[in-house]
Amino acid sequence: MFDAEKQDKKSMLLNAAAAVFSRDGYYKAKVEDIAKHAGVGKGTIYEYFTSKKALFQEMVRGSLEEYEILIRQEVDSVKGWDKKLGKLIEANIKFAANYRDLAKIVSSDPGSIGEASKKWLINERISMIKFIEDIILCGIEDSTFREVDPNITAIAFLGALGSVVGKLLFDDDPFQQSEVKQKLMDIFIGGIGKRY
Amino acid sequence: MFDAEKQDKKSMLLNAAAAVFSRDGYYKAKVEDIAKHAGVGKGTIYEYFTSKKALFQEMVRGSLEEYEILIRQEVDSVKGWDKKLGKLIEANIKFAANYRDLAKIVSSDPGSIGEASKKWLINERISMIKFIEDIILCGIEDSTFREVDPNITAIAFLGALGSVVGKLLFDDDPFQQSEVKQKLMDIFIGGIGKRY
Amino acid sequence: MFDAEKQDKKSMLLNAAAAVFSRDGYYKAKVEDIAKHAGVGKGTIYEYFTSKKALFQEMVRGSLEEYEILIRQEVDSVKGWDKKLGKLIEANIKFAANYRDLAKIVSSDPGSIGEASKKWLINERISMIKFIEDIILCGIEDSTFREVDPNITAIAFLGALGSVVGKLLFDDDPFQQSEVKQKLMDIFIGGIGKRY
Amino acid sequence: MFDAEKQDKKSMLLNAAAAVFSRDGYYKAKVEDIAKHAGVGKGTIYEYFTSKKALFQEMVRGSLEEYEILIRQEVDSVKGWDKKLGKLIEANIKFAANYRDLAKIVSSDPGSIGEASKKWLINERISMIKFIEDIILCGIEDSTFREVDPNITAIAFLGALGSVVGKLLFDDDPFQQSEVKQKLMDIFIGGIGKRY
DNA sequence: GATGAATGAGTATTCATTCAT
DNA sequence: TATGAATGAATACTCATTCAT
Repeated sequence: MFDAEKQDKKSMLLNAAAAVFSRDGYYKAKVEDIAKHAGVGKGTIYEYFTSKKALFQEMVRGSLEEYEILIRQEVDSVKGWDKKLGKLIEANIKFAANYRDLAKIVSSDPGSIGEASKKWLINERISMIKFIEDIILCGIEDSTFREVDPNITAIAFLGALGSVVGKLLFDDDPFQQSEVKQKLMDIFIGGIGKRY
Repeated sequence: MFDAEKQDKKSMLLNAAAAVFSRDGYYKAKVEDIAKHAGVGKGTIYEYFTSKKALFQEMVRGSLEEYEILIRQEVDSVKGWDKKLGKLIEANIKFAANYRDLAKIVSSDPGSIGEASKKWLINERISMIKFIEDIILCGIEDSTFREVDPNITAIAFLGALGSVVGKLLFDDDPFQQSEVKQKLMDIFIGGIGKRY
Repeated sequence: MFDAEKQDKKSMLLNAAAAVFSRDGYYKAKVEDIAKHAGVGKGTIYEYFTSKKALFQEMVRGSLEEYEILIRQEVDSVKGWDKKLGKLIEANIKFAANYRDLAKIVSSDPGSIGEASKKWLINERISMIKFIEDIILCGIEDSTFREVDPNITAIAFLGALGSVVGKLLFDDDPFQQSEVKQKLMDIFIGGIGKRY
Repeated sequence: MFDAEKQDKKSMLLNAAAAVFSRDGYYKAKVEDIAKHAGVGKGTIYEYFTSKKALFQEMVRGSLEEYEILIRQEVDSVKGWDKKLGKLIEANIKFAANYRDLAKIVSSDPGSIGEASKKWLINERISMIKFIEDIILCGIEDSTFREVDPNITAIAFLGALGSVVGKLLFDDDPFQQSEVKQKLMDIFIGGIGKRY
């Protein structure tokens, strides 16, 4: 078996795992179900992953890394710090559907998944916060943004973004998507306070 | 046994459940541990709750309702729509520590806890969003706020608030708390965009 | 449940374990079979023993200790070093039937049972060898025996005894038993060499 | 492939099997490990043996037969019935080290290996007992030995021999070996009883 | 012939729940 | 009412064996 084939099979198993884990959650998901979903025998899973936990972690990490890379690419493709924030919203909306499984899983009981994985997840979030912080910082420097606290702003922005994207996923109405982006940008850039 | 005594014991069991569930997560938590924590026998749990799941759900609902009531009380105690938003942040920070266990649990894999509970959780969130929406709506009406989309704003606000409160819980630095409230208000009210 | 009852139940489980382990060997024996044999549910085993291995070890150790104590008591009940050796043979024959299960098990693949248990088994044997060695040593001192090497003699005696008792167990002919004792004593005391 | 080559490969596999089985015991030994040890693929084992059990049995039988043949050759090479017994001890000590693996395995839980193999093992032992019995019988006839029971004596001798050789293997002190032979002969020929 | 990827039967162990006391 | 001993359904994981290449 060529390395390429091996990777393909591994990918396939990871996809099946994503489907079942997101449907059933980590604890209710059965290894045998994942195997069936992938059209292979139970034992085959263990040829590629050492344990259910390892399979889960590899799946989460892989998907999340991929997601982050896509987001960063999109954001890097535009100039202007406010445009970048807009792109961040847009890209999150764009990819969210593909990764809705992941979203459900990431919010799964992290304490039960293992310390290492939990720490990795926290670091991943910190890295995304840093990424947003940098955009805000640069925006402040060239006077695109006011002198807000970059860290708090980044955290608030990420939280708001997640919350809003969750709503879109829930409503499943593609029509609203560009509208929502505009509204969220409006709120964040302009603030909700009335000015005279 | 009088009804009052019965309620007391039930309360006690719910408290023990909260402690153990939040420490171990739903799946890792053992009914026997909860019983020990409460200083009763394993069988006693089943005199007051029909199952582990029922115990869990009753605990989550009770705590969350309590939390919401506290928050609403605090918010209702001030006048001015912007002040209310400020109070909302403040109250969330204030109570978050007591309910940090709850936060961990609510973010636990909801799909695995039962459909009914999941729906209830979603409704609870919707009700909180409505509450915030109303504040914003009223603020728009009396020109405290600009004409932003109340729904999106409420969702974004709640997401940002949760994210920031999570950070405070994580950092565990009580010193920052009032400062954070100011900064978050500043961002939301004033926006991050530079005005000339 | 009183401690006495608990001990009774534990004993019962150990007996069931002895029966099944000796019939099937450590690896082929199934915990569920042991439970059925004892007339209890599978889970009950785990209320009294932490694992299959622990159950096995406790059973072997308990039985072997008991066996050794019985043997030593019998041997101590007679005077005269040669009489003691005779009694040792007699007692081994006498108790062997009750512990034939144990015999089968003790000869089971010790390496697979765990290091701790293996060492304990070796020490148990060493202690029995010492016991025989002492008898021989005392016999030499008071001129009951010739000046043979006590250690080698003890080891040889124990080996011969085990081998012969095994044969008796196999043949299952109670008639031969006292005869065999006499013959074995004759061989050991008198030697097989012709004297003129 | 010529028959000779086939036999060579089979031999090689049997050697690898002996190494792994004796290191890990029958149950813990993995077919794949044996294959790796032999430098072949897992499937190749099944070209030469029908199952793990068959491989095991063939290995045990082959080794044991070889061992017996060597022992008998050595014993046949000397004259005098007492000398033959001495040679028997000597030869057992001499070959024991090479077959220490085998010793460990033969003492493995025979009940778990299959009825056929168990019977064969018992027969093998009986045949060795017969061999010793004959020596003793002949020795009695020409007045080398006293009129002891040949069967009991043979069984006791074999047991004692095994026990003592086991000790030598354990101590691993080649220096004692000839000494031990002398002592064992002394005990058996002269007996341990003091004569006046 | 030789291989090793794929397989799934087989099993120790956990823990929510019951029920006799 | 309160208890905790007893239970057995449920599940991750192993490894001998097969068979397409």
